[in-house]
Amino acid sequence: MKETDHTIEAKILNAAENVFQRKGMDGARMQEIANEAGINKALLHYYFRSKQLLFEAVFKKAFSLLAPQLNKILNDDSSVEDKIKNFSFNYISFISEHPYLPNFIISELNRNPNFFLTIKEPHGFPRLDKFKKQVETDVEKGILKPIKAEQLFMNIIALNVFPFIGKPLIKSITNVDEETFNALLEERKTQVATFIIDAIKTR
Amino acid sequence: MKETDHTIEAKILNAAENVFQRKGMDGARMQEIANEAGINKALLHYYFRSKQLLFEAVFKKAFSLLAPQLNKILNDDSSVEDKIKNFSFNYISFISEHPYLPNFIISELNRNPNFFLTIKEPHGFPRLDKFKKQVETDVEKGILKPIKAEQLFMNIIALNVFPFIGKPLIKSITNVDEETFNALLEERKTQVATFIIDAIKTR
DNA sequence: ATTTAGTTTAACCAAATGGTTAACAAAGGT
DNA sequence: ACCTTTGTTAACCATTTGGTTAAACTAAAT
Repeated sequence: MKETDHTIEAKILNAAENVFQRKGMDGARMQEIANEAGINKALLHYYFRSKQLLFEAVFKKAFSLLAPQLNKILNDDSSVEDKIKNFSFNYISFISEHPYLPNFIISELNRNPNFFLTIKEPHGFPRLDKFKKQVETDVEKGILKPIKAEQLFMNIIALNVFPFIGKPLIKSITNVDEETFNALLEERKTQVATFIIDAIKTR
Repeated sequence: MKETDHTIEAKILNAAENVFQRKGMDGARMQEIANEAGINKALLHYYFRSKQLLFEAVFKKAFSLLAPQLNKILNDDSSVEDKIKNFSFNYISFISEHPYLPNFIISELNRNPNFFLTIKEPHGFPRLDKFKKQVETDVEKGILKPIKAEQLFMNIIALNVFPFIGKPLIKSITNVDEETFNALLEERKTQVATFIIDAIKTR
């Protein structure tokens, strides 16, 4: 993991990232973040006024890592089939490097759904429009079986994201160890796309 | 919602359920639970010794609602195809009545993966064995395309559970309102099964 | 009627927590 | 050199929080 910067602000942000993503907003302690950053607790408040603001900074940074991944599938120029293949492969690789990310985003979003409105404005927030038209066209052409873009999108995200979020549950039920589970994830990099395409393509 | 019982203990458990499932272990406050149960805070500790124990009671109760749903798909005698159809339909109906349940279980499991070991012992904890053999047999027979039972299981759970957990995210990106989102969920009761079956069945 | 056991409450407590303050150090401009 | 701004810290503070206590109430048993 290459630390982006060694300014104090970056050290704080990194430490906060770790703590918040492991413990969530409510479980995180400012003191723990300070310790992990190797600084005084008052300095946290000097750089980021409050826990809430520090949390928002972390959340926005996290989401700004995820957003481009989503945009890739939505606003690309490639075919639906290629999008599914690329997204599944890249996403699973990407998240394997940031395993806390999906659970963090989704948990905190459930804790406070309204908070999302704050973020929707600035950078390239993912929008479905283009993907939607593409799917509708392909369905009309008879390339794809009839399916709403929203449903297909939900399915793609679900199949790729859920294994990371549901990992403890799945590991328990399927009774596999860490190593085997990771092997399953590796396998999914290609299998998920095949699964989806088999489900939607006419022949 | 028919309250199961009006004994104090049940009132506490109900209140704790609401608060814990809304705010999580860390975000929940004993005082809030007491208020919601309409009793004194000390009484919480009289019935359940600590916050931790009260939480565990709530978690176990919640999981004991989910477990039979999972067992249905795992230990049933019906065909793989029927299992997928029944599970998808029933699960989405069931969760629509308990919308906080999946997020609660999964979030808390991620917060403390070890905790699950406590629960694994007692009642019918879901096991994959039977379903696994069934899938392997069907693959050998050529009824199903080659797929590991673990992967298929993950896919089924992902497609059914994720929309509830990822609701805030999905609603934002697809830009649909509450009503439309619920309509999509309703549609999924049958569409998810079709999607899966199209993906795995040979023809 | 009195004891006894279980139930319920108000008041209390120690620890933890987010946040502040005031003093001090470093750096930069003049 | 001197002063102003910015960065950093230890000590402190008010509030919140999970948990306790001791007393009061209730109802059944003796």
